[in-house]
This record gives sequence, structure tokens and C-alpha cells, in this order.
Amino acid sequence: MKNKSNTPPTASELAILQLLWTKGPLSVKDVHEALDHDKPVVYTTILKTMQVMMERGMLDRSSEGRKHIYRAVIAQTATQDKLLDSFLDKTFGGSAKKLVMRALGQHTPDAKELKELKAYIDSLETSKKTKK
Amino acid sequence: MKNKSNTPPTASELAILQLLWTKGPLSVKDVHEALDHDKPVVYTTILKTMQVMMERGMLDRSSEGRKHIYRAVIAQTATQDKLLDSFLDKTFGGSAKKLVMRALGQHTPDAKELKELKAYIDSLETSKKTKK
DNA sequence: GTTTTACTACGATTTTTATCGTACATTTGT
DNA sequence: ACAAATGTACGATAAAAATCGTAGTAAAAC
Repeated sequence: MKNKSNTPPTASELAILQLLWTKGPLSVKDVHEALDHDKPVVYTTILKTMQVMMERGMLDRSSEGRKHIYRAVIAQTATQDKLLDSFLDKTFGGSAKKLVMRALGQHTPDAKELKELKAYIDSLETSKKTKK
Repeated sequence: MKNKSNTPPTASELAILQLLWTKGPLSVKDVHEALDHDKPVVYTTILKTMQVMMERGMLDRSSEGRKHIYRAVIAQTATQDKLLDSFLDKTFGGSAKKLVMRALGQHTPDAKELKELKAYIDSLETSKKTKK
């Protein structure tokens, strides 16, 4: 069996994953430069973290000359879903409705997005109705 | 100024807070019995955690005979909002819409709750329109 | 062909959180 | 009075995560 400990990413690891998911494969340098802006951190800290992530099967890498290019192995949506699931349980006792209402109240999207949301809910209603 | 370090609760602390929020003030024993069912843990572990939480200003207590009755000092909604905010940023890049759609897709509420949600979104739309 | 520069490797330390064990103190039952 | 039960206090340890420093290597510049 492969080394798939499948443990969820920590906060630092998630920050790195976000970059790789949105920008594609990156070198340690790329990641360091991006993250150092938010919160100053030494280069080797990022390097070490990414090496650990590789051991844990979250990342993979290829050599490009002397440097390594890392890419995310675990999928963004699957990871988000897992984290969301856990967060929902721990913070909102598992009530998706509560979480959703609170999220919308705090960070109300613009009119366009609200419309899209309603349409999505409509689709959920019908798909549920027609389910068997 | 009071000792309000205002640092967000950890996972273990949140589990304790959830109990206090839903069941009201409890003794360490009460909390221990409730949590021990999910994951066996020694009594003094809970005790220690709750003492730390008191130091950090999350809990307060009153003596009832020999035992201490703890209650949550920080509000449930404020705490949830703070955690949600952070989670939203770290996991969904701050997009409430994405989080909401994913939450609904994974944990679709029943028809009644979906209706309530749509009504809530409607109210958000009008309140936004009439704002100022 | 040295010196500098750009990287990686990896042990070690620090920080935070979680967990536990032991020592005490106060009731309570006998 | 005293033994058993019921609590608290708190240092100590363990476990997990984050951070850093030093050493080494290979390529690039001079």
C-alpha cells in the first residue's frame, strides 16, 4: 500500500496547497516568496514543510535542473470537503443550515451571486424530489 | 484591562464550549462524562483544560459547595463567527459562495430548511437593496 | 579554476496543545 | 475518629506542528 496516511493538512500545509491548486506546480522559492509577504518566514521553513508534505503523500515533485518543482497530489475539492465536514461538526454541531446562514450573514455575496445560490438551491430541491 | 487574550479556542476547547453553550453551566465531572463517551480521556485532562480556559478568559466559575461550576464567558455566535471567518479564508479563499454551495451539496438539508434558506436569501437581497 | 550564488537535506529547537500522574483537601459514610 | 469517595491543583510529559540554522552540493559567474 502507498504511504497514504490521509491525515488532513494543517493550517500551514493548507496555505501551501492553496498556492499549488491555484497557480499550478511551483518551486519552493515561488511558494516562499508568496507566503513570506503575509507573514515573514525563513526559506528553509517552507522547504522543510514541503518535504514533510511529500513524505505524507500530499505533494509530488519533479526535478527541473537543480531545482524541484512541486505539485499537489491530493485534490482540492476532496480536501476542502473533508475539512468542511470536520469544521461543520466541531463548530456548528453538524447543522449545515446554521453554518450557511451564518456565512451568508457575515459575508453576504453580491446580488448576482445570491441569485446563483437560489438557483442552486432550486436544483437541489428538484434533484431531491426526483431522487427515486 | 482584563486578561482577554482573545485567542480562538482549540478543538478540545471548542468541544467543551459546545457542551456549556447547549447544556448551560456544568461541573468538570459533567463535562468529563459527556466527552469520555466519544473519546476516552482521563478526568484530570478535562479539568486541566478547563482551568486553562479560565485563565484565558473563556470560562468563569462559581463554587457550589466543594465543586466548581463552570460557564462559558465568550458568546457562542461571536466565537462561531470568528472561527468561520478564519476557516473561510484558509480553506475557501474567502469565497462565502463557494463554501455555501459546497456545504449544501455535501449536507443537503431537507425541503423545509431549503425553503427557509431561500427566504433568508431573499431577505438579504432586499436588505441590501434598501441599505442606504 | 576559483568564488559566488542558488538550492536541497536534515537535524535540532521552539511553541503549542493535549494528556496524565501525584499530592492534597474536603466530605461522607461507618 | 477514620477510611473511602469525591474533588481540585499543578507540575511533568508527550505529541504535534512550526521554525530555524548549518552543512553540503552543483551550477553560474567571473
